[in-house]
Amino acid sequence: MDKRSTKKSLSVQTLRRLPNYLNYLKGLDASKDEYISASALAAQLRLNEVQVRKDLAAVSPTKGKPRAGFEIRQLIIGLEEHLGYNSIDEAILVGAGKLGRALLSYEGFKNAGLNIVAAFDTNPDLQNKSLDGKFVFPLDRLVNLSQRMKIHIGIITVPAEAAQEVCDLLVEGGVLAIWNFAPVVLQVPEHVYLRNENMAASLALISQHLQEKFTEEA
Amino acid sequence: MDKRSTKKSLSVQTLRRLPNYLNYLKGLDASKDEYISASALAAQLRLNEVQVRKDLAAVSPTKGKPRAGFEIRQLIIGLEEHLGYNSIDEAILVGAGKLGRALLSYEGFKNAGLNIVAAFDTNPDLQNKSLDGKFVFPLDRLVNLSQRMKIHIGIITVPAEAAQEVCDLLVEGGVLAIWNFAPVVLQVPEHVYLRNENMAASLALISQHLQEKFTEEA
DNA sequence: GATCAATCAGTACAATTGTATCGATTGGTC
DNA sequence: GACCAATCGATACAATTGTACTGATTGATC
Repeated sequence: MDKRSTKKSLSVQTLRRLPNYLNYLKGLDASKDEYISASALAAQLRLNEVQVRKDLAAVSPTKGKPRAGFEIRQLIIGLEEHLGYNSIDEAILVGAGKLGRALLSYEGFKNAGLNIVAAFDTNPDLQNKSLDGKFVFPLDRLVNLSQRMKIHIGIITVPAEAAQEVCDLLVEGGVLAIWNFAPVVLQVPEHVYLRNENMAASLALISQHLQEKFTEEA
Repeated sequence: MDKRSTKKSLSVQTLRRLPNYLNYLKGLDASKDEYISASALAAQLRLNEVQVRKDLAAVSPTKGKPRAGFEIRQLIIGLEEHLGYNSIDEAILVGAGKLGRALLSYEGFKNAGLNIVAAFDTNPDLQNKSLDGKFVFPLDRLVNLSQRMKIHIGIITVPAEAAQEVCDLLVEGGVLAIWNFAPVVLQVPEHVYLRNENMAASLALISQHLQEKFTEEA
């Protein structure tokens, strides 16, 4: 099979692990080791060894060498390819509040193929100047600019009340995916991919874990 | 083997969905309807109907009435209980940068049972004054304060380079769970629960979806 | 170059999760 | 009061995911 354009659709769970592999591998001293074993990776990331090996086998363009492991550089290439980090996606962000600004300057995105090209906000004090390196436009420019720049991703970091309205604007602006940080359920057309970043869900997992721990001890 | 196989432990996936139910239900006009059907909820949240019914059956203190649905108020009570929103957990946050500040003022936490009682930062300009309602201490006070206040949760919002160091301090301070927003793999002792908030993972899912869409059309 | 240890690769299996289907229950309507 | 439609509850089934095991391959060591 063609290895470059094969979009072997990986499972969602696998895909969630890939950024961690990539992250860790990039953090290694490149001059130190040329190979890394699935076992070592699993130990470092606290994952099941076989699982890691399967994941690596799925994304690595080259096979792993017994006794040595996988070639780190090839792994990185494979990971980035499967993660779509090569084809940079351009995004616009709506809501230059604290969370919005945090995302605008979030380190992780630089390497992840996401390029936030502009921000939007209703607050006149923030408009028409740069914030964290991104220019902030008034909201009424959104649809026009988005269409002209052929933006694919819209990021929503506005308060819950305004989220649906912003969402509609983004859809009108022609985005294909919406990354929603507001704690509301948004309604989008069928063809638009909606991804909710739900802090509360993570918090729930932590919370349950602590509760279980306490009831356990009691 | 499985040490936390307790009574009513819901699956991780279920637990992830619960905040969404709660969120939606709270957003409803309480005076409008007293009951809601699993079908209606499923349609609104774009989930499978049976799945929603199962989830609701698991968390609702009362049974659902055929033809009517589940009693909304009871559902909310049940959800909050399972999510641990009643037993408020106290947390400290390290790293009062943009992301840290975003979390300090995040609306959602108020209702989610998480109380961030203090923040820490190495930057002297931020220290010893309030930021978004939370007092910012120098980092060297962390261990002492954490121990004395018996804090359970530590939130890390520092740059990647400093994350492990902060993590160690939190562990020394006796926290039981760490919520890590830095894009690195942290090493923690066995008894500490580590939860990584991985923005890049979500991004990967969006990215893949877009890529699939494009290759599909081509 | 023979042996050994570490690692990869493939298969089989178990657990979890999501989906479909069927009967049971209830409130509204005539 | 009998019927109908909507919904719940339970069971069974399919798909996915995680784990265990066995054999094959390779590099290092002597």
